[in-house]
Amino acid sequence: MGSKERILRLKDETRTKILDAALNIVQTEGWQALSMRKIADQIEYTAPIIYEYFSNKDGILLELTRRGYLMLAKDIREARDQHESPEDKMEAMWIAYWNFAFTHKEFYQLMYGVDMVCCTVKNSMAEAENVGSMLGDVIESLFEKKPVSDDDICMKYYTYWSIIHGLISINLVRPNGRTTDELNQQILKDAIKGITLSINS
Amino acid sequence: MGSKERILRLKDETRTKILDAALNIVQTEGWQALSMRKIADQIEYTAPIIYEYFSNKDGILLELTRRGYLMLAKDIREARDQHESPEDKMEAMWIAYWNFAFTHKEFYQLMYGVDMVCCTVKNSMAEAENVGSMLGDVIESLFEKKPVSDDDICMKYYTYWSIIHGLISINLVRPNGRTTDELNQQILKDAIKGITLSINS
DNA sequence: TACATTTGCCTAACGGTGTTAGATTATTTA
DNA sequence: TAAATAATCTAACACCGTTAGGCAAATGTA
Repeated sequence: MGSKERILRLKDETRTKILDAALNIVQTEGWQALSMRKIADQIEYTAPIIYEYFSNKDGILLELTRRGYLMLAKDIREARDQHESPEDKMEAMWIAYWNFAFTHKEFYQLMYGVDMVCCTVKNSMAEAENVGSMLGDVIESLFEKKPVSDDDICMKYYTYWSIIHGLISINLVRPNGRTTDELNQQILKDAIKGITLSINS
Repeated sequence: MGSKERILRLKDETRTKILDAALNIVQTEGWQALSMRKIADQIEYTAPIIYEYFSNKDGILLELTRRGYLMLAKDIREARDQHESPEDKMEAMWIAYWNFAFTHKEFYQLMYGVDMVCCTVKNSMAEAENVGSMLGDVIESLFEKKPVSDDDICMKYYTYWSIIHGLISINLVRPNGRTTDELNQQILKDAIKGITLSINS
């Protein structure tokens, strides 16, 4: 009875097709245009079929969020592993974060609620903790004094995160601002260096 | 023919009632729950009536955005005028900005696209420029070297804005994070002081 | 092979949304 | 009082997320 597996594989394929279709619609028409019927059209089914693969629309968004965090974690991990000193790691990781936000704009919007409909319970997700712990680890290694308290790490983490998330949000929501890419990069790097320097001052 | 004016006044009143109703719904049920029919219910009319006061739903959001910027500008102006030195002004203004975001959470969400449906063309609005120019002026006065280039101001402006907007966004989207108010304030003030110090370093 | 059961997929519908057209009622003007 | 204008409503359109029920094909069983 190998047909069982083949059928399961087919089911998994259409599940993936649903996610791909959703992503495709979002990338071409934006989050507002995403509808169950459009997804169904694209995979050549009718809308109710989707509910056999996801409990509802939020289920689809949740899965896409999960995948987004996995991609982001991969990018940040690779950036980390290409440098030696904590300072270089830190800068590379945040730049990877920054790049992710713009090369996967839709994911970032979904993951961080920038100009997006809230898909409710997206806080306290395991995949998000992963990114956080990696960044937290390197932040800890930036401190010269030991031991480093959780509050110290948390504070610096939020400081980094805030300025970068802020910059990204501003640029995502207002792409017509008069900030060039060069200027943004300059602000970003200066801010990172500044925070990094401030850690042991 | 004083009735003309009375009628105009009545029209203006219902226009305000529409905005108040919209705000009331948003404050109690969130942006997702805002609908034309609910607004109409609250002002004891039917939905099509609203289209004689606003071209569409986005028109309502746009007007609320405008009013939000006016309120924010007022808060920031008052904070500025209660201090003497540029450093104190800067901190007070950004703290006013911060406070506005949380005491008028719905406005901030609308104005800065945090966890919100996009109401499209909300960039390049006159009222937004107002806030920007005020902050820019004080930033310019922080520089010891003269003259200060527009790029210098723009960069520092974005640096300030980013970290604060980022912090706010994080806290708005993830209110269940383990950051206390004290910690947020600490991060905020430290970041402001840091950026301010970095201007003449 | 014949029947019963499960599966896959669809149509139709419910209640909601923003928005528009047309009819109806009330008010003002001549 | 009659005509004209303004104010407001009802009904409808096309969309949305979601659910219920039915049809037809595939599968399991005798």
